[in-house]
Amino acid sequence: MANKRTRLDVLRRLFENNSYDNQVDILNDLKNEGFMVAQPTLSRDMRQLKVSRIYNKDGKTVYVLPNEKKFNHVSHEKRRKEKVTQSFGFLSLSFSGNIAVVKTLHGYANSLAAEIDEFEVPEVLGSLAGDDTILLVLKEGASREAVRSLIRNIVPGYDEE
Amino acid sequence: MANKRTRLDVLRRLFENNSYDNQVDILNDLKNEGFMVAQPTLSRDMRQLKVSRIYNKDGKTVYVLPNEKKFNHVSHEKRRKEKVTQSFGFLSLSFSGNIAVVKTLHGYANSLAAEIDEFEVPEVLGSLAGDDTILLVLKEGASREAVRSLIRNIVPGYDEE
DNA sequence: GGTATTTTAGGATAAATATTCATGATTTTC
DNA sequence: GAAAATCATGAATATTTATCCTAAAATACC
Repeated sequence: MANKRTRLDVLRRLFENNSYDNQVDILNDLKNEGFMVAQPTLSRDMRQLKVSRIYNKDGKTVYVLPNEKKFNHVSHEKRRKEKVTQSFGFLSLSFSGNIAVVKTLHGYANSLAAEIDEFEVPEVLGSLAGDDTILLVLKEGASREAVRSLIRNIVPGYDEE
Repeated sequence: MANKRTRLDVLRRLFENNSYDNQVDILNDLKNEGFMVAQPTLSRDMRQLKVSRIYNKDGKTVYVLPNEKKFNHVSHEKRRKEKVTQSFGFLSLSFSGNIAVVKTLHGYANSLAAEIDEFEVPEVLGSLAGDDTILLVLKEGASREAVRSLIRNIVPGYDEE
């Protein structure tokens, strides 16, 4: 099966470019994109993507993606911001390929990067810090969990959802 | 039967003060308010009130009234458009793997990067700016078109043959 | 390596919601 | 004031969506 990650990305694109009013239509378009999944899977995907169902001015049902900026993203980072004030300004950790991206409060990236470097974990080949962002280049094959664990060691409470 | 107008008003109040995840619960509360209606009526009322069904951060279903400044992203976009009149020294955009490289005029990288960050598009995990270069780490599976589109929003005329 | 745990997924089905159809109420228009 | 048009509604039902249960695949863990 083509993986779930890309399926969610395709779904996002579909929602951005189309107005659906039921899941079956979405399933068909998914199929055209090469994803043959059953309705329960789509239902779960939509919950995960937090697709909301609204009525437009004509009273027609429409599925729409949440506005990331207003919903989860911001509020999530805000929540963390309140919670973690003394922890080097850490905001979030994410991955792409062999790069880890750490977001921090404005101005905190360098000090947190220094902190990270001090651990000298073998999984992290090197780091590069800007103002509110740190890039960590990971060793090939390094587990992401190792990086999460590293952050956990530095940022109390990280990952304790 | 107490009339429909007041029932809709009561419904509005109920939605403002409670988190429902199905219509039957709402029907019960309506009954407590003195409105004995059947489910089809409620379904129609909700369409008329344009109650939308969203998933909150925990993935729970919630019905919410529109108009609670959650969906008016239009004005926000407008504000942005007005603000962005110059081109932030943008020169070029290219890609390598999951990294996008933006070249700018000397000294412009940071301000353009800040502008990019403000959009908080989910496809861009983070950015790192030097003097005339910005690295964008893209989410795995993110489409390059999404990044081009982002740049298009910031740099007037970019990519418009 | 091998084993445990977690994640992903579909079929069957349950649950939730929307619509159809018929009927009575309300308003409009003459 | 009566006929006509519109609106409001519920019972039955159709449609749509979510969940339960199971299994396979992926991943983490020794």
